[in-house]
Amino acid sequence: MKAIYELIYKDKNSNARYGKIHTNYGIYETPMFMPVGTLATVKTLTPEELKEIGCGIILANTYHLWLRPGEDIIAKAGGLHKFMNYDGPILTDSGGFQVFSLAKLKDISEEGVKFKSHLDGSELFLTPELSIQIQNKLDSDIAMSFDECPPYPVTYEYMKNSVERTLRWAKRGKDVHTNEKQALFGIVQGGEFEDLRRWSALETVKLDFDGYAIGGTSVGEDKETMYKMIEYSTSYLPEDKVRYLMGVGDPIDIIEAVIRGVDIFDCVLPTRLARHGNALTTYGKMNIKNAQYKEDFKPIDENCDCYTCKHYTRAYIRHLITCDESLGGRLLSIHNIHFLVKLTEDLRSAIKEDKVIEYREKFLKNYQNKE
RNA sequence: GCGAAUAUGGUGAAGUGGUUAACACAUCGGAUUGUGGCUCCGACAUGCGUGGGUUCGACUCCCACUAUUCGCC
Repeated sequence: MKAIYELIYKDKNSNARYGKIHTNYGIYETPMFMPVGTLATVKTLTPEELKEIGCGIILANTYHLWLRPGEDIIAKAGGLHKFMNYDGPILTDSGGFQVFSLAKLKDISEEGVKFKSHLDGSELFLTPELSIQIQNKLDSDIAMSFDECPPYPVTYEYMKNSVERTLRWAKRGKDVHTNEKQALFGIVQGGEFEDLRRWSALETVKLDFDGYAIGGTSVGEDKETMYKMIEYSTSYLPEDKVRYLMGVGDPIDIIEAVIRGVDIFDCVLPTRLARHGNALTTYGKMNIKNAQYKEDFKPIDENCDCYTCKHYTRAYIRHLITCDESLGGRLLSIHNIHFLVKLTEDLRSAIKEDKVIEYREKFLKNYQNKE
């Protein structure tokens, strides 16, 4: 079964939507946050822990798994789900972002992207077709089109060419996509340019994908610009398809995007922050390494009922992080992912009561009023 | 008791007769948004064991003292 979106309710005071996404592994409510598990693991956490936190879809990455261990090994293992023992839905990113963000770019051509592996420097060539074929082998539930994610800022001319090429790549990918059980999403680009966003959205929709993603945000632009990019994109996307904002996970950004009609998110932020000793809390971001928590025996967030907050103190987690003990990052990852999962849960409730705008005000008031 | 060596920030240590005394770790802050990275960026000795002396000027040279370490009675 492909991932099918079901719009259930629209907030009366904004563009926020409550819906459900039907997948091979069950039905999940949106808005939803998807944690990132690039290398077929949400860093430090087991599938059981993810389930307990309340996660639905998780991400894995085509570029990384292509290089290691290789898609054939994963296919031999019986697909990504079996390989990593996750019996929930998995979305694979196309590798487009990695090619532009971490590999040493050599050449972007119509055919694809030539670049150097970040592992050993060897020269590789990734094309829209290859990305889709790898994702087919990985057997994820949702595959992403191979796109270009340009930096910010680039000229209008550059962006126009890039968006047009990304559209041609999307079509090529779709043409070789044969996995009937795997959904395929298209990606809207266009930077901060309204007409390019519109064009990108409308043209991508014409290709008829199972869902639509908004890419190219959070690449260095300011918040207002980013929110506009989101608005420009969602306003031209069909209501009966899911909208996925790629790579965004700051709590405030999630709320602002939901208000602009976005349904699902993914982000490394909760797990990366965790490994660096930061916690997301209802009263803002907390750097647990700060000396003020040395003798603080309260939970990370007193309003939180996650496993970490139920059993551990700030002082203990600070000690673990300070000593570079991996349990510290694990406990904070559990908390941070739970925080975003709970945030989307609260947003769903608010939407159903037409109270998303009020929810935002209330959230901001607490979040910016650090303890 | 005698002889020798060494004394630089929380730690380990560079260093020069003359503007701001390296660097590392620790500490204290900050960053982090489709995850190579246990990552990145800042701050951090008004003083170089103590007291004298030489010199225009000493942390760097000289003397005494103190401490530590090693060796010998």
